[in-house]
Amino acid sequence: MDERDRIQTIISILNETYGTLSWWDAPFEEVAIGAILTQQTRWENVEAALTRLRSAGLNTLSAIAAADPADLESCIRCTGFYRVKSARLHQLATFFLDQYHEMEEIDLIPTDLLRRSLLTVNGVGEETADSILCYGLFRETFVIDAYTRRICTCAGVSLPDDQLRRIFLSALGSDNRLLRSCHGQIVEYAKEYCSKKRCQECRIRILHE
DNA sequence: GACCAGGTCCTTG
DNA sequence: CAAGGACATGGT
Repeated sequence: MDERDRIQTIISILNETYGTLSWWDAPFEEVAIGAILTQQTRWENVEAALTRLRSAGLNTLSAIAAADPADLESCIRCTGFYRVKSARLHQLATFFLDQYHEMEEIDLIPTDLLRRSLLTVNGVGEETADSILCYGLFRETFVIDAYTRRICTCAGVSLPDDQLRRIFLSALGSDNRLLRSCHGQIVEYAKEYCSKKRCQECRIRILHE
C-alpha cells in the first residue's frame, strides 16, 4: 500500500464517519482574521477574540488597517502571541486593501498567483494562505496543518507538506466543497480519536499493516 | 506546575 | 538548509 492509497483510505474512512461536512462557513474577512489568530492556538480562544473584535467594530480589514494597535491587542490577547498577531493582522489587512479595492478584483486572480502573493505577506505561511484561499475564497487548494500531519502519521504516511498537499488535491479533485469538507473531517476526527490518550480507537491506525 | 495548542519568522551552525 | 528559539495566553 503506497502513500496515495493510504491517503485515499483515510478519505474513505472520514467520509464513512462524517459524510460531507460544512465547516468554517464564515465571511471572507473573518476567515482571513481567524486564519491569523488560530496560529498555534485553540479555536475556542479564537472565537472569543472574534467576538471581542466584533464588539469593538474591528472585525473588518479596513477597521483593522486603521485601528490603534493597543485596541487590537486587547481584543486578541486571549489567543496568545498577541503582539505578533496584531502586527500580522495589520499587515494582512493592508495587503488586501492596497492590492485590491473590490472583491471582484480578487476573484480575477488565478489561485496559484494569489497564493504566492499571500505568501509574501509577513505572518502568512502556507497553512494561513491555504486557509484563506480554501475557506475564505472558495479556491482549489487544501490545508495541511498539525491535524492533517497527525492523521497521516497515524496511517503510516510521512511526507513533506507540499507532497501531502498534492496527493490530497489529486485524490479529492477540484470541488472546493469537498476540499473544505475533507479538512474539516480531519480536524474533527483528529480531535476525537487521535488525542494522546485514545489513539488506540483510531481506525486510521490500522493502515500501519 | 509542566505541557500543549488548527504557525511563522529570525537567527545560528 | 536544518535546527532551535521567540512569540504568550489559556486549558488539562
